[in-house]
This record gives sequence, structure tokens and C-alpha cells, in this order.
Amino acid sequence: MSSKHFSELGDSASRVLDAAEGLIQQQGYNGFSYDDVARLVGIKKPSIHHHFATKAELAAVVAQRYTHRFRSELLIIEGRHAKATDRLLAYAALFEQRYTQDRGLCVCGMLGAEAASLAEPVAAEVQLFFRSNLDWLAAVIKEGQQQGLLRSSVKPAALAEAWHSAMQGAMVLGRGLQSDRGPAQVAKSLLATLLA
Amino acid sequence: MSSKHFSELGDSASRVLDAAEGLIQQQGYNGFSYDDVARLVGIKKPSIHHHFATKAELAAVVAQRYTHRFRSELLIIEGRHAKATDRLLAYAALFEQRYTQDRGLCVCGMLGAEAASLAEPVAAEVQLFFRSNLDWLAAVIKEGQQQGLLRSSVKPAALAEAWHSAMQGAMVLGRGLQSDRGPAQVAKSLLATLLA
DNA sequence: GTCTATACTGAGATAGAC
DNA sequence: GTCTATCTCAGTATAGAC
Repeated sequence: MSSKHFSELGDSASRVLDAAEGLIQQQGYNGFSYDDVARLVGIKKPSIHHHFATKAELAAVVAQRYTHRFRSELLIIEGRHAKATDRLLAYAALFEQRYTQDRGLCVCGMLGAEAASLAEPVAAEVQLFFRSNLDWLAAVIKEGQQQGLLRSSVKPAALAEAWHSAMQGAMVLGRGLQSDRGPAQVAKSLLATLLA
Repeated sequence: MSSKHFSELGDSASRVLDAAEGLIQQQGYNGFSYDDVARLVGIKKPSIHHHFATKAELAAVVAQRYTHRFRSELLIIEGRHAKATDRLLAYAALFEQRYTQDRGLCVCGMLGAEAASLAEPVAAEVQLFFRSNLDWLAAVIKEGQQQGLLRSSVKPAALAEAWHSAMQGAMVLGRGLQSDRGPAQVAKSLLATLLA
């Protein structure tokens, strides 16, 4: 089924992925069609099927590529920031960028909300996104506590869960309020309560 | 358009609302159909149209009734708990209940995520939900700070935003992870960092 | 790799009988 | 208030030519 990997894709397949990714962020899995993708890419509907036989496969590869890119951004953060507090803010900035551009949600946040209507391979990719985020955050927070930068009253894994939840929720809230206030603001507030 | 008010509805219209509410929590606005509702209620599709002419109107009334009920639950919390910390945990328990029943999302959280594909009257109802939540939370937190129960390093409105975001996000995260860990856990972690 | 053409299904919605 | 019947359109997907 989802044995396809995004690294093996050609140019127009990548453009299809770009379009689908944007549509999922904006409308969700149930809110976009092959025709929407086709219009954005500038080709016809059956050509989309040529690249991705089913909508589920398309979504799975979108999530897969999204997660891969996100993890590479986490690596960049590690290279750029030493302090845990700075890393947490840079993490929030990743979501903030996507949100402030066009109030786009995190691809996997949107898919997570829709999890009940997703095919299993798609849900599996989404799960990987969340796992890798929580692992990364927990490690950052643990370090921050050991460095004495963050309060140690709560376990790293629990704080990681809370931090990531706050980012996802901030975007949902911002959309619901039709507001430009995004996850960066929430991150700033939360970080103030976490400082040692 | 959405001049209809849920208090003026008869018995079977209420059953239609119940079904639609559950479907929105589970699949989202774009993920359910009039036929799904009809099957759940045990009547035929055109009968749904008799009660709610359009899908947008149905969703708007669902959101309206949901917000109304939610606010009444907030009043109950005020009557049952005096301390701000207890109120915050009871608030989280509202979401926890919905989540643990069948991993259902907050109706307005789901609709907020889908805001880009909602008709304006629906989006307006959703906005009211978030506003009333933030107002209530900010008041509770302000009191908690004045009572000396919560740290005062961050403004009540900002903490309210963070708290609510964390609840919404916790449910998205739980779904994405296919896990039963819900907003109550996140609330517990966050509260520990907020204690004075 | 892209197209036209087309199948098939389900969607939201209306007409009109009971 | 509920039904049958029907409309119209959009959705996913396939066949087969270029």
C-alpha cells in the first residue's frame, strides 16, 4: 500500500505533494479532492492518479515527507541553539511560521484530528510524527532541567506532551477565533512558567 | 440563515442534533453526511432536511447548543469548586470525559481546525465558544493569582490562552498517537508548573 | 506523463404524496 | 413529520489513446 517513499519521486509528483500538503493544512483530508490538487498543479485529475493511485496513498506520502522535513528542522535547531529554552522557542517558531503564513495548521495536527476517518497507513505515518516530536522535546527538556534552566517538578515526557499539545491547540484556537495570534505567543507564556 | 435556536426545537430535531454532534466530534464537518445522520436517528435523509435545511445550518445549531451546554457546565464548576486550582482541573475533566468516552474531540475544536471550509455562520458560533472559554479561564486564573494559589508572572489572559490550547491540543495528540492519554494528564502537568 | 472519456458512487438538496 | 422519487453535482477511480 504505502510502500512508496517520497525520495523516489519525480518533479511533478513533488508538485502534487506540495499542493496536497497545502490543501490538507487548510481543509483537511476530508476537505480536498483530486480535482483541487489537479487545478493547483495545472494538470488533470487522472494525472494525479498516475502518481498516487489512491487518496490515502497520497496523504500517507504527504505525512511521511512532512515528518521527514520536520525532523530535519529539529536537527537544525540543535545546531543553532545550545540552551534548552532557546530550543523550545525555536520549536514553537516552526509552527508559528506555518501558521502566520496563511493560518495553516500542522499537517499532522489536522490529520490527527481527523484520525477516525483515515486509512490505517495514513494514521501510522501521523503517529510517527507525534512520537518523534515527543521524543525530541523530552530530550530537550531533560537537558534543560539538568542544566538548571527549567524547573524539575514535572517529568520531561509529561512536559513534552504538554508543550506539544499547547502548540497544536494554539493553532486550532487561533483559527477558531479567526485571529493571527499563533503558537509563538502561547510558547512565550508557557516558558515563563517553566523557568527555574 | 442561522436564526434558528436550539431551544425551540422538538424531539426528533434534538435527536438529529445529538447524532450530528457525535459525528462532528468523530469525523468533522467534512467527514459526515446527511445520510449518516439519518441512519443514526433511524429516519431518512430528506427528513433531516425538514429539520435543518442545509448542512451549514445544522452545524451552526450543533455548535450553538454545544456552547450553551458547555457554559452551563462552567457554572456548575463555579458552584462546586472554590479554589482556582480545583476549577482548572474540573475544566480539564470536561474535555477528559468527552475524550475518554470514545476519543471524541471537542466539537468546536474540530470545527476550529476545519474553519477554512466552514460557512460564516458556523465559524461565528465556533468563535463564540472560544471567546467564552477564554473569558471564563482568565477570570478563574486572575482570582487564583490574587488568592496566591497561582504564580503571577504571566497575565491571566495569556495563561487562559495557553491552558485552553493545551486541552485542545492534548486531544489532537491523543488521537494522533492512538492513545487513551487525554487532556487530564496534560492539565495535571501544567498545573504543577503554575503553582505558586 | 498527460490527456479524454467514462464508470460508479455518494453528496446536498428539492418536489410532492401521505 | 416522514416518506419515495428524483435532480444535480462532485467525488474517487479506471480504461485506453497519444
